[in-house]
Amino acid sequence: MLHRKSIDYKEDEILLARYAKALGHPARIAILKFLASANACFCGEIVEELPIAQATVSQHLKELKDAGLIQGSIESPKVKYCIDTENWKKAKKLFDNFLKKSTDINCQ
Amino acid sequence: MLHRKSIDYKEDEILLARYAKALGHPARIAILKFLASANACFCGEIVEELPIAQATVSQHLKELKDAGLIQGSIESPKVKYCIDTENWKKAKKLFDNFLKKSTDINCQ
DNA sequence: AACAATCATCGTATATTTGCGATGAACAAT
DNA sequence: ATTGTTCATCGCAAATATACGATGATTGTT
Repeated sequence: MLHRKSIDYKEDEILLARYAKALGHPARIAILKFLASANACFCGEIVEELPIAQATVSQHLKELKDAGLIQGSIESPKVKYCIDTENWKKAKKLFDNFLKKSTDINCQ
Repeated sequence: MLHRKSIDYKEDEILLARYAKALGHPARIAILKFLASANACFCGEIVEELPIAQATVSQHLKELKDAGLIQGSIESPKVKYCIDTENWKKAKKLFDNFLKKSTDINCQ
């Protein structure tokens, strides 16, 4: 798809959008909540917790991992997942900084 | 489905995911940044600012409006947009509350 | 009335996301 | 070696998102 303008998005905008996109599904919010409350947990527990199939949970976990929000480590035959605290803090900073840009001016 | 699951997503998870999804594209982040910095601005100015066509900008604006993050008011023949401060604060609260759930425990 | 300006919407094409069952890979225990 | 467990990946279908040009709607100006 060709763009007719040469202006580009900034790095921070792209990174923030990537984090936001990863948070843009209730299942992934639920997964992260569960991980945060339990510190760490196995994939199977998440599957139990959510109203979706194992394959779908695995897919959501992959997206969260690709976005950098979680980590996984193998404890055969299980896989333990937890929040990637470093990137989580980075995301928190980006969101905080972005969301504080509120104004009290409404245009209506 | 083999295992019956009756659990459903919670309202807050759905709402947070909706806000996050709206933020999940660099163009929409850029639009919101622009709106916040200018307090309010016309659609045309946003089109000038972004590397995408007018129809696409309009579409992104619609999504932001559907998510409740912005408002638009007609000043013919222009349309003035601004941030919906009330929902913005609601979103900020949801994100703050969610993102503070970080733990310092890594699983690797 | 005719025109110009501004923006939304329609129609369309392509890409991505979401979801599932089926299958594969890795490994522990028999 | 075979079996069972756990999870990732494949293959597929349907839905949604992204982007654009073209067109329509609205309104101010001539």
